[in-house]
Amino acid sequence: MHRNKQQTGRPRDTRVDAAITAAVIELLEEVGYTGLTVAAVAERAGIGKASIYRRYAGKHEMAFAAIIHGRTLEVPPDTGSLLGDLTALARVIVGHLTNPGAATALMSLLGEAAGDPALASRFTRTFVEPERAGNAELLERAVRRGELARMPDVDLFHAMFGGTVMSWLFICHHDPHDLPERLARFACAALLSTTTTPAISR
Amino acid sequence: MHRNKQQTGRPRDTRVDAAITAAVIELLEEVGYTGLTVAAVAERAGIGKASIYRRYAGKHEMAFAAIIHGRTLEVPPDTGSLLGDLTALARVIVGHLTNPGAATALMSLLGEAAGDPALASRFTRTFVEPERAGNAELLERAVRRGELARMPDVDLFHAMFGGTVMSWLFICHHDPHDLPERLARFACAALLSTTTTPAISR
Amino acid sequence: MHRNKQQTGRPRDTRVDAAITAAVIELLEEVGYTGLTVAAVAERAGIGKASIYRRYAGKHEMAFAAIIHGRTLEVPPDTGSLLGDLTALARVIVGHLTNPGAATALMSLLGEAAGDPALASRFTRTFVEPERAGNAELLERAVRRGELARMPDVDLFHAMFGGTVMSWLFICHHDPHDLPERLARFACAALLSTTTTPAISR
Amino acid sequence: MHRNKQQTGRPRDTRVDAAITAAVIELLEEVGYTGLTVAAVAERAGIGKASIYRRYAGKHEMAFAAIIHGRTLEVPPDTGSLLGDLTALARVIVGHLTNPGAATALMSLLGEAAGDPALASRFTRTFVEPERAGNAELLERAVRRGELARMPDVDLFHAMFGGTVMSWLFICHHDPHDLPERLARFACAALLSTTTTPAISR
DNA sequence: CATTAATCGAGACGGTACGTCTTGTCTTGCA
DNA sequence: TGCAAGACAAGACGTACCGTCTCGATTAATG
Repeated sequence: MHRNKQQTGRPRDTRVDAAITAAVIELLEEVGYTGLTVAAVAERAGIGKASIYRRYAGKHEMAFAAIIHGRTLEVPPDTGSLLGDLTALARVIVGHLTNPGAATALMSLLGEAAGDPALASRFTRTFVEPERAGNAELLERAVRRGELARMPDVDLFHAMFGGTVMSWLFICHHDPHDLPERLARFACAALLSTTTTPAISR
Repeated sequence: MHRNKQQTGRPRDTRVDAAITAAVIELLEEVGYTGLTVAAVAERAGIGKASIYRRYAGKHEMAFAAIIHGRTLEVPPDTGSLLGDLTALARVIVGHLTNPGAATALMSLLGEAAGDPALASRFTRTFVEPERAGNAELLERAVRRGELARMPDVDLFHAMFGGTVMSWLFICHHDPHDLPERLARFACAALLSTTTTPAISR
Repeated sequence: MHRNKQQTGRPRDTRVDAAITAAVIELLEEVGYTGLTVAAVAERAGIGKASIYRRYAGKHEMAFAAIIHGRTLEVPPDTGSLLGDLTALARVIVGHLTNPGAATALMSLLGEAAGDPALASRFTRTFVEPERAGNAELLERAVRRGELARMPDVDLFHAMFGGTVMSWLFICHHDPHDLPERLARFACAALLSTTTTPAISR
Repeated sequence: MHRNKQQTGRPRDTRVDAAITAAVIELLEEVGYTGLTVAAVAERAGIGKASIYRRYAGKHEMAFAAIIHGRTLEVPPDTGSLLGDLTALARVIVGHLTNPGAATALMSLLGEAAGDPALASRFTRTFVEPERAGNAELLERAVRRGELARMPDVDLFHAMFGGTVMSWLFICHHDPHDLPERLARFACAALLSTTTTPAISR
């Protein structure tokens, strides 16, 4: 962010950082991203507004930092089959996106990012890239297992898998309870079908 | 919306509706959704703020109405093959979502809707449902053509197709130029593969 | 106002005039002059706003017309003495100004008139002049009676008598119950004292 | 007003108070009380609207504070005689009330106060009470001088003196040029006449 | 140990958008 | 034409929030 000029003077109080993050998460669940105010965060955290702006460039950064706090979408453990792995992955994503507060915040953040390239690129780097890497790892397992003849179009798979869950939940507002199975079966069919024959283009 | 109690008094001036929509669309391209101001819309449209708030409950509704104005994603004409139809559909969706202004507005609106069930349901009814119907029609063509043995999971296909484009553009920030072909090929493979064998469940 | 072009067409409905006046008086007592709105008057009177603006040039005129409706401060009957007449006059004025609604409206109207010469001159003509004439008549009675050697400074007396009541009630917020006697005694003393000796100037 | 809870935080900037007062006074003379706008005051003063609403409950309070700023009607110096003192006092009052802007503002404020007890009581405390005290002091000088046998009815005198000027100017719209002499002579006569004989009642 | 400099809570600051309200005019359809 | 209903343009109102800036008090590392 804008650290690294910290030679002398009173050091930052780490309890303040923790208090901010906690307050943001609480308030996001209570009032949503739009209803979130910096003043409210400061009050809930028992700190001053300046201590927030000393750490983050604005409301976006603050919310962003709090939302991604510890939310590394780790790859689910190997289930022995591609279909199983995909089902597990879908369950993880659904779990994350149905988490109240964080989910709506994420969507709002996405909206903000649509008009703020700097925020968008930070979002991509911290959130999207690791997820893509996780997806790639999962697909590589299937290749090693022999289920897939070769690596499929990872970018497309990645956009498709997460995008479908997002659309299902936030655009279509469908019930997510059997989505993981349906999505996994669909994606599995597509992957098997597109990788059995050698890639023609790309 | 909240009309149909309009027996008496001066009727709404349809030119006002048109002016609002036009002003919103213009301003969205100039300043984006976040920079959009109700006062600015009123000024640009040459109307009073009250005439906006008489029609819409707030900025969200106003932007929503303007964005979806005439944007009924009509089904692309029959190309003779499922792959062709899917490619055309993807092109239409990409075209809509890369339309400057409208896109960022849509994402922001989605963010708002995530915390506003009323807005969300209205969004679904006016935007999502017609799109789903269009997708269904396209798939029915393939069934009639004999390319698909039976109707696939329309809800899933619908969420997948649009969600993938959205994720590709606004989350992954990839270049959309060859997305239609890649997505269509992927989706086509999945559909063929999941419908050749009789449906096991569902 | 803007009457006298009433040759043809449907004649004005006199019940509308009555309804307006009644509604204004009611609302003045309920919400005061500042809280008075033309729309509220129209609704209460069961009429349309246009019917008000067809009669009065604005809120001021409407309130003004309603307030002065039948409030011609006629001179109290002869009590046989100047002191008695002055006490009676003071009682009448106090009675008018303590009338809830009308009083606060009058003050507000005065405030508006301070910045609106047209309103001010109309106010003077319809309200102030008749009152001055009444005061003069009362003083003439005292002259005829022989209590006063000659006519005192009527303009000053007029401004003083009404102004004192107004100030007492609306600036000092004193209890009006014994004001008539105190004011009458004071004024009587002044009048007797300034008229026994021949007028030096003026 | 509502201060004295100011232990911590950034203190109020007194230059802001001064800027508000100055801007209000300027604008009152330019556009009058009715034409006065909180936004215009803020802009003219080079401050934010919030800084006004942080200090005053609304337009009324703001105007009130600015109008009374430094307008303590100090007692005119001893002229050696009651008539002289009264003439001087009348001149001061006339001077204040003919001051453009402030005067019409005062009347408008009075109108508002007629329907707002809180504003009225504040008006009384800060504006009326000191004036009454000044009048009392002036009358005491006459008693000490021996011109008056005893203290007259101060409340009545106070209401009468100011009320007469107000009425003369804003209700009767008479020329104020010789008012001080006429009023002083009238009041002097009344005071002498009512205090030579011992008070009967009160 | 004293100095120093950045931290802390608190909250005022300039700016600006919001959504409501009111004013006075205009436009329907009915009588 | 008058009338009730209510839409219209204009713009002020008071609230809320943002991100910056003081204030006085605290707190570690440096000299």
